[in-house]
Amino acid sequence: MANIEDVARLSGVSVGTVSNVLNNPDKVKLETRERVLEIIKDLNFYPNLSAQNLSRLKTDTIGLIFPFSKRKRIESYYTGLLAGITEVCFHMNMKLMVSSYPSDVTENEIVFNYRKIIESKAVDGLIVTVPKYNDCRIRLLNETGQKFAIFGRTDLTTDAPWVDIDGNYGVNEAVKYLANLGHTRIGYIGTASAFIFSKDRLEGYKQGLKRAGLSFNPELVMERTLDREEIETGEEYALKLLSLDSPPKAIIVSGSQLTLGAIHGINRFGYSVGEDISLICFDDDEWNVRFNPPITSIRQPLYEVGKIVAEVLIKKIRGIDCNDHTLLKPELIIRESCRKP
Amino acid sequence: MANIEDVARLSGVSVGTVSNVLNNPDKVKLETRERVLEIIKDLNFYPNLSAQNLSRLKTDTIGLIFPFSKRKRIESYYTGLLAGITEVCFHMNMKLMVSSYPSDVTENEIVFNYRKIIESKAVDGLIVTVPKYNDCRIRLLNETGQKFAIFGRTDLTTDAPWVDIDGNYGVNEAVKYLANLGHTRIGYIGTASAFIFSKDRLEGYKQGLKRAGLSFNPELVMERTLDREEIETGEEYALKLLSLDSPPKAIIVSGSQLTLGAIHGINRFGYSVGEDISLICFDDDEWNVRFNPPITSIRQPLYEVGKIVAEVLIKKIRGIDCNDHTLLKPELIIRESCRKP
DNA sequence: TGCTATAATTGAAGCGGTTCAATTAATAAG
DNA sequence: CTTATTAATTGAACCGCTTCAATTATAGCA
Repeated sequence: MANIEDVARLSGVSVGTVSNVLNNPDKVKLETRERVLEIIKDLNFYPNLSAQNLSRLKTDTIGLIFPFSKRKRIESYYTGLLAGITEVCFHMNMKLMVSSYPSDVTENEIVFNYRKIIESKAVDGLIVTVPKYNDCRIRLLNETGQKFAIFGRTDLTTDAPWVDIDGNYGVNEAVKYLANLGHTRIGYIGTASAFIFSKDRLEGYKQGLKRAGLSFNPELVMERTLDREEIETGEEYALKLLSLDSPPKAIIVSGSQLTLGAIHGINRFGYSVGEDISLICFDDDEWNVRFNPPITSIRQPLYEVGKIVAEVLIKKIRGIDCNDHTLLKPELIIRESCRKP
Repeated sequence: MANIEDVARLSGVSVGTVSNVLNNPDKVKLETRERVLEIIKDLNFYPNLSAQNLSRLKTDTIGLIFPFSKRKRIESYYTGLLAGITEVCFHMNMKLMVSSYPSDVTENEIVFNYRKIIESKAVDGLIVTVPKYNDCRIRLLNETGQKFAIFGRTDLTTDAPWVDIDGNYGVNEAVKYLANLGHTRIGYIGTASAFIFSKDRLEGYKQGLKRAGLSFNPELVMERTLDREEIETGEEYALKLLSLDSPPKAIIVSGSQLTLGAIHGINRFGYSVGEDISLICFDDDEWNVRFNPPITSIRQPLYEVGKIVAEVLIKKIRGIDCNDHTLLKPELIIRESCRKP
């Protein structure tokens, strides 16, 4: 409860000097500095953050905002992301403000939320995750001049740094692996096309086929829509794929919830994963390993993304030059959900 | 970038009036209020948070602090907790500051970290998770008078509200279930005894045995120590239990990482879960369902804990009376990892 | 010893709000 | 048309720090 004035009084100097002891130690004589530091220690004095923020016109805080999940837990990819972000914050002496909003809000409400945070100067910068096309958050951030960094890439022009996972490469690898096993009809269940990364992954699917000398067949591709549950969508799509005249013998599914649904669908169809149908999941949750059979999956380095995106944002805020764009490669982890057709 | 002075000037009133428009609208004439609100809207004015915090001497922020995980993702129980906390923060108009620190720090460093947050008035209150005996964080919080709420119970006297999960009840249920199946020798692999909740769960184990008319056998009980990896500990302990002269036919394991280890151990011993050995996991991660066989487990309502602990803390901060202590019942979810002995 | 150059310290003006006593405007009562 | 009463508004102090021009102390040099 001590403030800078108490420290000043007790050590017989002015508040300016106390402030200098803390922020420009070389500007104050060794002797006084030591005296002041002693008092500071005695009083357990730490500068009041609100006051510091106000006078410095910054908060040393970055923000992460995500929608509520209906599943009563934050989406699994945030666990890795958050671990990376908080770790960097610790080391770079930054604070992290986390906030969420209902997942069914309109764009206007999102913008309102963000604007409040921006205009009230609650944070020095924001991390934007998983941009959509013409993303309203990025438009707003651009317009207001707020500093930010993106996990993902955007179609909008911006000088904000980004970090992304090379989905194209990931799916490409998956297709290559399946093709090498001898698969010629490979289905693809993709994430919602509203997200930029969806196209990237789909592109990887197409390229993978091409490279493997296989033809692209639109009826083998399904894309999730945002208005429906992932699990039931996955189930329905898997069922649809298997009901085709010449059904795929392998399916790549983008996202672990969709995959769960797809597995249900496959089972309901009377097939079993790893036996009748080869399955690859884009995303490597803990359950992928535990499943029977363990699911071959594409692991995204989310912890690394978290670290880099936080670092790059903080450097941006501090005016430190750094690599603005990072594309990380996901890794195909081969388990037992695929076999020769 | 507009400040309250801009608003005042443009609407031809004093800053005091603008402030009242925002905070005591009934104190200003309808006509002026509307005029001012219009300007506020035009300028996209939101009061500067740092200034507001300073003059109000509060931050409308609560803090959650946790150790880094070595697993490159935050511990799974935080995903539920965080979902609940952020949701309540949203609805109660509070901010959440999340921070973490290396998991291998000393008590002194933890105290230093907390003290800085407390004394710098970075937050109005803190959430403390999973207290140990004579927990240094709680001692500090008590001593400084900082408001806080606990996920878990403590041995220290404090008037801080807490929310906890009734571990005693949970393990009790598990033992009852196993005893009903006909088990008489039930092993128990527990969490580190440094944590308060460990004793609670162990107590449940003992009570469960007693109620089922079974005798307590110390050689069937193992407790994790904090200096070792959970997975390898679980493996070793399971192996030890199975190597006893008269080994248990059922094991209850506290925590999902320990359980994973135990499963390895069981397999290495040549046994298989659900066949030769019945297994119950205290904690219901997603993988518990996907495992083969799906693991019977004790589900903790973490999302609810998060909601309540946040709510109770915020109410405490705001001086609103509420129920200070909440004990939630976990739920035994019966799957396929147990059978008759 | 006096003068200059440099080092150390001070004091006051911000930062952008809130709050409240003091003032002014509006309304009611006589 | 006063005067008393209440409503509306103002202006300045305050929150606790940073910053920087102005001042004072110290050291270096002739």
